[in-house]
Amino acid sequence: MPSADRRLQPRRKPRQVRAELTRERILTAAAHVFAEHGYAAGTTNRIAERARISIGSLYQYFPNKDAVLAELLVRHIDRGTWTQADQLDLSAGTLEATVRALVRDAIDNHNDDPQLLRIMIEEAPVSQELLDTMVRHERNRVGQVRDLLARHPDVHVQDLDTAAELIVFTVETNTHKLMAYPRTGRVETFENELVDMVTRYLRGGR
Amino acid sequence: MPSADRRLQPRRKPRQVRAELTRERILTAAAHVFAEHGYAAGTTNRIAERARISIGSLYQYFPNKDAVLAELLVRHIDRGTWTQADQLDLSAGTLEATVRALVRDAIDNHNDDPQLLRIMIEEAPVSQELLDTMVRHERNRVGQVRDLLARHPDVHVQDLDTAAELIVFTVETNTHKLMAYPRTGRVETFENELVDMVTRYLRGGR
DNA sequence: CACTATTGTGAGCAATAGCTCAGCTCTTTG
DNA sequence: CAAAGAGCTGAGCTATTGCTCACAATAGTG
Repeated sequence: MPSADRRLQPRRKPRQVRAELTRERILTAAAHVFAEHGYAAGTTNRIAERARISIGSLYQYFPNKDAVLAELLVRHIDRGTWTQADQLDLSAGTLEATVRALVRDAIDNHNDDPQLLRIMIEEAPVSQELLDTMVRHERNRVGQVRDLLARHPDVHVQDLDTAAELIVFTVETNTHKLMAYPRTGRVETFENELVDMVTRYLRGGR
Repeated sequence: MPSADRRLQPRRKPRQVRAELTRERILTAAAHVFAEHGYAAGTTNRIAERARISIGSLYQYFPNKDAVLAELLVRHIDRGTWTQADQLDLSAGTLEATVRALVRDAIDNHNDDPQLLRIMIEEAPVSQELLDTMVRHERNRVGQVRDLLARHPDVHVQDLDTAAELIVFTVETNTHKLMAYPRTGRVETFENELVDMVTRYLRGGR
């Protein structure tokens, strides 16, 4: 088994359209295979088979198996455009709506392929390099949320930085669970309670 | 690679003390090896080597590699005795203390070996059988918490069942993150905010 | 002490998966 | 159109790992 901290860059950059297409075929196939079989059982040969390309082609664009999943993860992260903070209503009395927007955003990010996301989050071997990328990204989000909270008049917490961290992680994780493991109850109920929890927490007071 | 849903029971029950001791040696060694190398790289041969027994002995008590980690996980679950609900103060105005007790409980359960727990939670291949055990256990906890909330006079939420689920998962997950990935800030700060979030949520009102 | 049952041993088998490379096909270019 | 480079192929090499089994050692028993 290969060590996880090897280079994740492809060995050759595609120069023809044909090549770019092959790369996409590989990634699409990989997404399906990983989602269906899991990471360990999602072999490179299976991916190549599904993409209808030879195994050799796969290794022309990805130095190893980890790199394929890493690319998928990075793409997912980059896709999470995140609702612009500017668009949010920050006037007093709208805290709940703001929080709900955040939650909805998280849900949207999980809507594409919950199974694949589950694999990526729970089974992927995370290299140091990839971990750094993810940490950096999370820091960004936390920073955005912190600024958001700082500007909102209704927010009253002890430690703003910690609160931002707590909220981002809690919303993200609960949403993930909600989407990857469909519950018996109604989804809305869960969403409502989650929104309530965050809102009441931020509103503080007593 | 073996399928995860094979029998998890040992093939032979130990009848002599010597055998029971060997079994323990294996589990202790496995805990160290998994914590240090992760699940995939924690090979059975490495475990046997560390336990100073032969690989054959390992397979006399565990039908396959998964079973070893499964046993460790079950033991961890069973160890989480959970503060008796009776001992908690349920009089009005003590909600925060009650919540803090729950959080402290979660922290205690992660104190033994955060690294091993991280492996078990994030890397272990979970068989259907094991999953059932875990689900059953979580249902118990959720039930306990729901009863607790139902009895406390200060609790005001829309849906009690969902609230219990949400809280158990949120506290568990945040604690896990806190312990497995040591933060830069002070731990107490995070604990305080987490307690605040849950408390304010439950207290409701507006 | 002899006999049986239990426990322990470790070389090596079987299976699998990641990955290579020599040579082919297709595209571009002058 | 021909040469050169880019892209593609897939049989099979290499390495690893979970696991078996024939045998040895130890403990229990009358």
